[in-house]
Amino acid sequence: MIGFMLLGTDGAARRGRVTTAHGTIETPAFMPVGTAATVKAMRPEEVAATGAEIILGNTYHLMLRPGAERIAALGGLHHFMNWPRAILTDSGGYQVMSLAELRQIGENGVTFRSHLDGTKMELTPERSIEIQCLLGADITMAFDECTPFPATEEQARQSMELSMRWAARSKAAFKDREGAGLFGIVQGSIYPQLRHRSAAALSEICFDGYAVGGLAVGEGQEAMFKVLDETVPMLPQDRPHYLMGVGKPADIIGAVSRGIDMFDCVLPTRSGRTGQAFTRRGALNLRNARHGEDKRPLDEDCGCAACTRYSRAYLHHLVRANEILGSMLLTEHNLRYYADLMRGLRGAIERQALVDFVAGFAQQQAAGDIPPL
RNA sequence: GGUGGGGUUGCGGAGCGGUCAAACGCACCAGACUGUAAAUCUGGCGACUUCGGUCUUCGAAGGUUCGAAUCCUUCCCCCACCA
Repeated sequence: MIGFMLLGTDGAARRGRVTTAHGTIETPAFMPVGTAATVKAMRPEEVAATGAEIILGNTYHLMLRPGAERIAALGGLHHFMNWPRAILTDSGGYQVMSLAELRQIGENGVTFRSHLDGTKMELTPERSIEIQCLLGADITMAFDECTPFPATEEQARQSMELSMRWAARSKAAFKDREGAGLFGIVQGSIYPQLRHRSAAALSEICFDGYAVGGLAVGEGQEAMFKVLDETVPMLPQDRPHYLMGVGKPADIIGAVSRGIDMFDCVLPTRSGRTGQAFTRRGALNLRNARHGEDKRPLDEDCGCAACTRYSRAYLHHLVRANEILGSMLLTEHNLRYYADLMRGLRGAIERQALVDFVAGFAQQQAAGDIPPL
């Protein structure tokens, strides 16, 4: 069981606090993704310094390497990777979609051919929950199928119903521990009635939190927001709402406005490694030639190391030269930017000023980058 | 001085009579990235273009041929080895 306290609301948006065995998480919160027991290019203490209070780990990846039992024998994932704060583990449900060519779905579960060496392994709801328990997750995710997009209503229905049967099995397999919780995942693609039925099915089972899955898979922001409009009101309001895999800053803001409390996304970390930086004035590709002689900081209003100690020209050079430090600094900046964004959203909700915050954000982003002198 | 090898689109480097504006890699110019098979992937990369094409390129100048980056001649450079 994990705790969730609703501290305030502003329209549909919520200001809350999740409590786990590894600390509290102020919501709305962004969770950096650390798939393979590391937030790529970052040391755990640096991740914490950006403001992150919880990160993700991944069942599928860690089961293949180094193995869940090994991590358990080494003291659990927190100890193994030296991250003392909270950890949420994804169940492998996303890999059911992303590794579609390497897996076969059956009623009992999913058989994967390892992307590392081809070894066959089966992931069932029971095994996924067991692995997440071995890892020591503070928040365990039900095993589901992230429904691909596009899907016909019939495909989406079958996929969602399978995920709901798996959700019940996940719940049955989960051994409740103090400070640890299990979240269910709503599916149903872009079909409101399927989302309604999925939300109702999960509420019936009763989880510690409710995730919305199967979004940001190609449907577009407008469709995603419509799904949230249909779905979030159907979720138990006294439990955290988690939008899985989202997203860009504007996606997050729109989702917070619709009652989402938690987010995760690879964008800040992956983009950091591929030269893209998120700033208060929109996204910048540091690879671009125009930054080559720009002495200014990446984002004047950011307090991260990349922005306070280095120029755009230097970051540009690091990215061009494929230097590891470039990945490190841009990842750190992006995570800091996301953490700051969430802090801003929390403050705005507390002040009942979310509408102004959203307008201000849109205005700043629209203004674009200040051209070099 | 002798013998052999070579000069190809920014660089490296294929091509060795037509299907060559010329493979491929790098560099360069952009774009994408949403519960991470990602320090990845796409596209562009001679000049113009009414996007159908048109024009100028493969060290230089001549020549052979219907046709030359590809064959011949001379010249200019470079490399290796031998003196």
